Amino acid sequence: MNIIFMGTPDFAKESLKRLSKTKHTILAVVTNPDKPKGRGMKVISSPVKEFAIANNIPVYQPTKIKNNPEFIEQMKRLKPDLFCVVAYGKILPEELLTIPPLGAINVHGSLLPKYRGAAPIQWAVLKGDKTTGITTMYMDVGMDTGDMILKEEVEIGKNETTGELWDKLAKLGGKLLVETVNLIEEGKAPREKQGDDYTVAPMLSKEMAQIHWDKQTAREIHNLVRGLNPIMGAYTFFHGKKIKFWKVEIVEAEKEMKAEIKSSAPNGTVVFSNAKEGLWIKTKEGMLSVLEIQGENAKRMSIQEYLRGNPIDEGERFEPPL
RNA sequence: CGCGGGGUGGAGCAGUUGGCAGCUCGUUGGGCUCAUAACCCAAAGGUCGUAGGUUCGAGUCCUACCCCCGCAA
Repeated sequence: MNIIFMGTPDFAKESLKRLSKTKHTILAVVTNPDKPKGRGMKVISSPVKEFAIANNIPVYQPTKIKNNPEFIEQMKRLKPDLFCVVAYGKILPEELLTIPPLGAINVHGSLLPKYRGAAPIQWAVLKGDKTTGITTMYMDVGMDTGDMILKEEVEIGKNETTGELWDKLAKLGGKLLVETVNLIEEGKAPREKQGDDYTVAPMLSKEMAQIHWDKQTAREIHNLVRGLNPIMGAYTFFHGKKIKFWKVEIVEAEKEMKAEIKSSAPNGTVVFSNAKEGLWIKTKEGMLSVLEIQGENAKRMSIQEYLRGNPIDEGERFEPPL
């Protein structure tokens, strides 16, 4: 089949890579425009574009796809049988969805109808879910509301981070996409409606990355930290400076005895701190041991390294949001 | 010209108004111990990013350059 692939980040690259190894032909790749980014505002191409160029696939990078007759015309001229869309970053208007006779399909990083939207993987970890998965679907004009084709479930490890799950799902997504495309070609693809029982996974805001010592439990903070790793990191304030936690661990109940908890101490108080055994912090419920930390304008480092140069005393306190 | 931080023994940091280069950890040797990543004693290890300037004297002040990092996307 002749396919046009649309996608942008490394998550999409896995699917493109997988698809490019099949008998199907990738007529072109559509990806977001190069943007100046990073330190010094260097112009960077998307991972999908890099892959396409390395494999001699024509690349299109429209700034907008809605009300863009020129782009629509280009797509029509390619005469695709099918669109494969994976984390493209733009919503396809109907005029585009109707171009390929077989329609447009999408790879989504959750078990729909759970977690429709931009950040399904992150939310699965943030919520502390034990499983999630990949769903392929026929696209319609809504946000991840199309009829489902294939699904596969994966487990989320207890300490798994979004980054780790991301990689896992990217690979699985590629596999399911190929299976889906093959089924469609054979005319055997199932089509199942999504129920009304859906949830949404909106884009992550900077605000939610802050730790609320006053009202979050050790488990909730642990989910927050791994859910935001490596995207933005959960942060808190210490002596007025922003500090990010990249890896934390819930202290087992038996070990809690070791640090005599003063019940009167407010949540966020350091109950235990030394460069060998780490940093323990009291939360609303349970204690948290910090394993990887990042100070302002510094790089990530282990708690041991950090404490050597930036001593923290027991009894000091991480500040809750104002 | 997006904003900001920084280059000091192997690691993480301090270094005050310019005046002998320090701390914690690690490393090496020795001791203690049933034992240990614990404890005690000792030692090694630095052209303070590079080049130039000011000065009796520069890690510290000035200039240029190199490199690294954080935010933001």
